[in-house]
Amino acid sequence: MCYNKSMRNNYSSQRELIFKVLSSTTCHPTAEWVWERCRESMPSISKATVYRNLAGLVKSGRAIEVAGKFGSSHFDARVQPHNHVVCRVCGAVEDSFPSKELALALEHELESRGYDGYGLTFEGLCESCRQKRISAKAQ
Amino acid sequence: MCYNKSMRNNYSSQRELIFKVLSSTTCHPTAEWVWERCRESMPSISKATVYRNLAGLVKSGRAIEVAGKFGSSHFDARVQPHNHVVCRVCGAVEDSFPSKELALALEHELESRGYDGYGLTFEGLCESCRQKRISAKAQ
DNA sequence: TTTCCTGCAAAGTATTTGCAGCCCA
DNA sequence: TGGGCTGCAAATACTTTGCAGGAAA
Repeated sequence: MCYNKSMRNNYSSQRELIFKVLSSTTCHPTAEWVWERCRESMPSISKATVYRNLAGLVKSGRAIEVAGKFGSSHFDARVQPHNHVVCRVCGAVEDSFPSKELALALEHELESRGYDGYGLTFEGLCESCRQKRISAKAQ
Repeated sequence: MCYNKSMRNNYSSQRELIFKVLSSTTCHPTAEWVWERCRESMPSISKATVYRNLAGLVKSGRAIEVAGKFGSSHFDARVQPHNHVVCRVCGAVEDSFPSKELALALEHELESRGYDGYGLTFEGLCESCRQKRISAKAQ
């Protein structure tokens, strides 16, 4: 999946950059973070443009919005169903890939109830905080 | 479960009211909604107090915060694990009780990964919008 | 040229915080 | 009385919107 000139006629270099930034990270960034990254290569880009385009990407199904409990929205260019862990220590959002059993159960639930989709967010420790805790315990 | 004078020494009538309002509804209200309801019987109560106490209830495990995709947070005084549906039409939040299969799969996932909890929110139609759609189709 | 897009700044929501005073233990 | 809690208002954080101009087809 890519986002470039050839794809559609409402092209803008800003949108291409925003999508590139979003799809080249796995860190589920906030709009603010995407903006900062975009500014590195395009200093004049405005926050409004980032918000507008992220909303557009979500609307058109090219990105998803991850519901976190930390005020601002997080985005993700991987639209395939997968789950998330929100770290209870640092607030980072990471992927969590469900067991076969869980994936199946979720799929059944969608089908049998006629839901359109779901967001499943676990609460726990992210990799980095888990590591820190392990080292702390070792001392 | 109740919330009253005898429970702790930092009692306030505002907090008691807020908890009463929250626990006597199943509609997963926003802070704003709770405030409106509280004002009916205590017109002088301030929004800040409602926000402060809802945050406190969540912190102490007496309520949960439901992540919705509609800007403001929704609260729920039922802390037992259960899931939610956010209506894609009107934004209302409703309960969704999981199938046995799903409940089991979720429990396994928590246990095997060492997570603390989860929030599972489906996207679909709430009861009222589902009904409306059915009547619309019938015509 | 037409249409959609952008940057900027202002406006809009949702929520938090500082402060002086009040209430309960 | 003292600590915690309140109302108020200001401050913050996040996001959206109006507008005039700019870039793509």
